[in-house]
Parts: sequence; structure tokens; C-alpha cells
Amino acid sequence: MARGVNKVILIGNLGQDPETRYTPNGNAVVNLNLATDESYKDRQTGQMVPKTEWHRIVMFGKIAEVAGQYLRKGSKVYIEGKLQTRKWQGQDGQDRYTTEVVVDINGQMQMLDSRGAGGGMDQGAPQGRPQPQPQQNQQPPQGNYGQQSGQQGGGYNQPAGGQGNMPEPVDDFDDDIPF
Amino acid sequence: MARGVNKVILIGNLGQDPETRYTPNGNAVVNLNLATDESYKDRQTGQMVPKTEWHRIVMFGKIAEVAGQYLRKGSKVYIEGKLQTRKWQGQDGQDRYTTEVVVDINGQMQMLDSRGAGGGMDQGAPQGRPQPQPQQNQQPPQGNYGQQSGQQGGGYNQPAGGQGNMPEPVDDFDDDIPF
Amino acid sequence: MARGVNKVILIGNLGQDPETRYTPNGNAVVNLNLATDESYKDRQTGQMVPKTEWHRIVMFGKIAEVAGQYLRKGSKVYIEGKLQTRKWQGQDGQDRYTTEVVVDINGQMQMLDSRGAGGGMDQGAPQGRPQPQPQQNQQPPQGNYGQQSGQQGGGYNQPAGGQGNMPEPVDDFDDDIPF
Amino acid sequence: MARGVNKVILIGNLGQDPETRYTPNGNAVVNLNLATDESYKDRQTGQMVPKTEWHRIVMFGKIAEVAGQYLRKGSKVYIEGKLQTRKWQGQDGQDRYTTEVVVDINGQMQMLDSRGAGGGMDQGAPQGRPQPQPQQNQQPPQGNYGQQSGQQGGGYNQPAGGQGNMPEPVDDFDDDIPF
DNA sequence: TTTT
DNA sequence: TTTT
Repeated sequence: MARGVNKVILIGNLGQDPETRYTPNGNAVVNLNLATDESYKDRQTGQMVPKTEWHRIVMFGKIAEVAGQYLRKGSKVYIEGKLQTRKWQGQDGQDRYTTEVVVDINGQMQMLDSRGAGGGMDQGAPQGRPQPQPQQNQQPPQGNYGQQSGQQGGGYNQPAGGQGNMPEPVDDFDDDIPF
Repeated sequence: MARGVNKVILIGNLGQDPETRYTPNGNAVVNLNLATDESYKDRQTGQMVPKTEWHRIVMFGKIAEVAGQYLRKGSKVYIEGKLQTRKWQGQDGQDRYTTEVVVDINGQMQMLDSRGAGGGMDQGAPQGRPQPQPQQNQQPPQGNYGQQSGQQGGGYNQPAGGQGNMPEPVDDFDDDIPF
Repeated sequence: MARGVNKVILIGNLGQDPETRYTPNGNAVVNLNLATDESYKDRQTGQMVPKTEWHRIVMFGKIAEVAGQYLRKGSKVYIEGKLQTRKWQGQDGQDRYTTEVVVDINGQMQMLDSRGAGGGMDQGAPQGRPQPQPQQNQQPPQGNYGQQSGQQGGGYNQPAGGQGNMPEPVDDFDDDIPF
Repeated sequence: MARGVNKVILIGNLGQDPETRYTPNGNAVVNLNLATDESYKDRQTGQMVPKTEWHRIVMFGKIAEVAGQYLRKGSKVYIEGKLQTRKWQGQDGQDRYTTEVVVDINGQMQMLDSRGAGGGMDQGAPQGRPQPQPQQNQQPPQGNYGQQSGQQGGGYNQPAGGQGNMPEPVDDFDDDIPF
């Protein structure tokens, strides 16, 4: 339960394809960059000038799977989540803070493109999940979710077992899109 | 007008008294730190553990004046605004980003304490504005709003006319704040 | 899952004590009347005139239990739910429609009174549930939730066990309600 | 100012073309029927069954003009407004109540179709505004907005001048779409 | 740093 | 980096 309200509602477009990762237990975690546009009247010139705000989104669970599967660069989407600020260490050892919109079981996601939305038949080449970049220990804004105590492995992994001979962890609902 | 939706809704309590500043044209700008609480069940222990999220709020215009006048440390408040991320320079010359909830003419604010709420009988003693701590020029997370082009003066000023030779607009949070 | 968004967010005060009922399986259902206030400037007189809007709320599940237990006439509360319009038959046989804000597992409720909120020390005496007014069979706006097919009994019952010779649980607001 | 919060957020599709009317002073008022879809799992059958909720929307001002001009049956739209319940008289003399989502200057509207949104080039034949139905005094759910005191005329009129050979009511912004 |  |  919450003793407060922390809610974010966004409608915007993805700046790139979603990045999907997996927690050690095989749960999907998806990162999105979402642009919301606003234009305002410049007080000097009287002209309307466009302004884009970029939001960092992190999704968990089933919603993450759907997002990873159906959203693409340019997709328009409705997102409901909560604000969360994470602390991380810069390479200079200093603390940095990153604020994200977290979409978990309490959040919501709606695809707003006519295509895909409920159809998604055009995904033919099913997106192959942005191939596992070799981890080169860059100092990252990537959240380290799903780490239980006593777990030493780094951040996200490929699904349970990772890239070995995995029979295939996720992606159950290939056919019927659950929304 | 907006070509997208960017909305944040929060209910929480102030961590400190609001900080009021003024733009060169005498418009109030208020900064708040707002805590929203949530508890979740720890998967290990099965216990409910409380979790506090801190939000940085920036208010403008009339809403800022009301907030500056009636809100205090501990006040419970409803806030509706939008997400905005500002870029600033760390002392090391590197870019930093701070995400804030901006409450402007399109936002909303509701005081949720029985006291004050609509009464504000305590405004007599006009809140004395947390006195300007001597500032030690660290490069700060304080937004530089209300700066028109061709304006060289620093950020916020005291209200219209201000008190004399104010060498110093504000600046606070002396050491490290998480944003 | 939803193929759309249907969300209502209210902060207001209860017009009366909540009315608690129970589905045949013992699940709590609570009805609230919630007032939200707004004032606007009269275009004729230039005066601010207050305007109260009344909302009919229906809560289910755990949230309903909490509401029934801790909320009282006058309580200030935050509610998040969805809009739903029910059709019912007037005594004249004509269709009537009542729009309610439904707060279920996907909704949220926050008590905003300092007292009670998280304390609820008054729950000992369990509030005696506004005693069952003898019902005079007018066909009413009371929703008939929780009715599974093949179930003939009337609407809500007393909680699991309860019933005995219960003359009639529901029906309330005898005369005029604004919906 | 408001002493409460009353907010509705919907994403759905129009059931018909918008109906545009005008207040005596020529301000646009638009009525929409908006469907939001949700499916839920039937507890008996375990199947997902779709459920459509219909919402009655009333828009005022510039937003109404845009809606009347660009929205059509089937359009997908984001709407932010407030709940309002109106009382009206049935033909039997009895009170009826209708709850609407009011979108005024404080509300928001976003067209979510790729087409139209910002383009709307398909409106060529500018939709001729559902021609003024002969007023046959049907008992109506139509709101009677914009009635100042001392005004006896019925409900909405065509813009200044009314239904005669109206040269054209409104629609100023033919070229640049203000969003 | 708040609140319960 | 998106979208119109």
C-alpha cells in the first residue's frame, strides 16, 4: 500500500527501439526513451516554438514483454507509471542521480498506433531482441533491478541461463496479443 | 498546445519549508522537496518495508506564491505538473541532468492539511523566506528560469526592487542533494 | 487488459458515512458520496461562487473494507477509479442510467485526514454499519454487483455467516439523491 | 480555484461524429460519445470478454472547435476533463441526472490518429456540421450551457444569427491547426 | 528531509 | 533520439 500518490501519465513517441533485458530470474525489463512534445509561444518573437521533453521509462513484468515485442522506434504510446530516482556512481566516483518513470504491475501501457495495436501482424521479423552487447563496463545509467541479496552477477542477464543453450525463456504469447 | 501528454500527479509531504525566489520581473518561483511514501513486501522477509521517494518540484506564478506563503515543512499537498529535465554543468565541467516536476499555469496545487487549507491564518507573519545563506558558489541544481535573452544578471532575484544591493540571489542545499 | 484508458481522480469529502454491503461470497462493497468543490468567477457579478459536484463512488475488495472501516462523513479522501454507467429500471419501467466511479483492484484510495490515516484507532467498535433501513422496495440506484449467473438471491448480503433472517440489507438514501 | 480535485482521463474512440452547437454568444459546444474498451476474465468461463464503456463528453471553447472540426466517428482521442452531473426533467416531470465529462479551458484533448493529427487533410468537404435538427422539443439529455440569466431562448443556437441562411458560423483557423 |  |  502507498501512503501517498506518485503517478506519471505520458503520451509520446519512442526515440529508439526498446531495449530489453532480463533479471536473473528471467523477468523482462525494458528501457524506453519517450518524447513528449509541447509548443509554447515565445515571449520575444510571439512565435510558437516546439519543445521536446525526453523521458526515461523502465518497464517490468508482462508489460515489459509486450513493450519489447510490439513497440518500435517511433511508436506512439500511453504510459502510466511512477517517478523514481536512482543513485549511481559516476566514473569519477561521484554520485549521480537518474529519474525514471517506472511502469510495473501497477502501471499501464497502451499502444496508440493503429498498426500493431491489437493487430501487430506486421512484426513478421520478430525483432530479435537487440543482440546482447558485450558488456564493456561502461559507466551506465542502466538500472540494476532484480538483484537479490547474495547475488553477484552483473545487472541484467539474458534470460535464465543466458546465452547458452537456452530452450527459450520468455515470449509466451506469440500469437494472441494480450491487449 | 501540446502534441503529447506529460502529466505528473503527486500527493506527499514537504521535506522542508519551500524556497521562494523571484525572476527578474518579480515572478515567484518556488522549489519544494516532496516525499511520497510507498511500502512494499520484501520478497525475502515477507515484511512490509517502507520506501520514500523524493521529488523536486518547481512552481511558477500565482501557485508559487500561494505555496511559498502557506506550505511549510511537513505540509501535505497534492500537486499536478509535468516532467522536465534540465541540463547543468557539474564543477568538473561535465553535464548533469536534473528532473523536476514543473507546476505552472497548467498545473494544480491543493493543500491537504486541515489547518491552513483555505484558511492560511498564519500568513500574518509572512514566512520570512528561509534567509539567504551565504552562497559558496558551487554549481548548483537550481534552475535558472525566467532568463530572457540579453539578460546577464544571475538567475533569481529578490522580488521587484529587491533589497538593495543583493549580491546574491539564493542558493542553498549546501552540499549534495540527490538532484 | 484494457484497450483504452478510463481513469478518474478525485479529492473530496464524504457527504455521509460509507455504506457497506457484501456480495454473496462475502466481499465488501462500499458506496460513497463524495463532494468535490470548485469555485468560479460569476461573469455577471464578478464574484467567486462556490460549486459542489457530487460523485457516486463504488468500491470493491480490500479497498472497500478499509474505506468502510476508516472513512466517515466529512472524511477527505483521494480516489482513483474508473467511470462506469449502469442501467436500471425506474418504477415507471423506463430505463435510467447512473454513472459511478468504480474503485476496484486497479484503483487507489488514500485517506487524507491526519487523524485516522494509518491509525484508525477507532476501528475497535466496528461502526455498526448504518442500520438496515426497512426497505420499501422502490427500485433503486444501488448496483447489483457480484451476482454470478445462476444466482437468484437479491443483491448484497450480510458478510459470510451473517444473514439469519435479515430483513433487508440495502437501500438507503430514501428520498432524493442526485443520481 | 478549486478546493478539491475532479479529473477524468480517457482514451477511446468516438461512436459518432461530434455534434457541434453554439451558445448564444457564438461559442462552440461539442458533444461526443466516447467508447473505452476493457476486457476482463470471466470467472465462470475463464474467457476474456470485452466490455465497452460509453462516455458522454462535452467540450467548450477552442478545444470544442478543434474537436468539431477534426474528430470523426471512429477517431481515437485522449481527453482530460472533469465529472459533472446535470439534472434535467423527464417528460414525466421527474428529475433525471446525466453525468458528463466536461472539457473546458482546464481540460485537454489530443487526437491520436496518425491521420488528421496535425494534418486533417481529409476533411475536404468540411463536414457541414450535422445540420441543425428541427427542434422538436424532445426530452433531452442535451445540456443547456451558456445560458445567461435573463435569457429565454432554448439551449444552443446556431452562432450569432441562428439558423437562417447562416453564412458560416465559426471556424476561424482553417489553415493552421493549433496543435 | 516529510508523513503515519 | 521520436512524432506532426
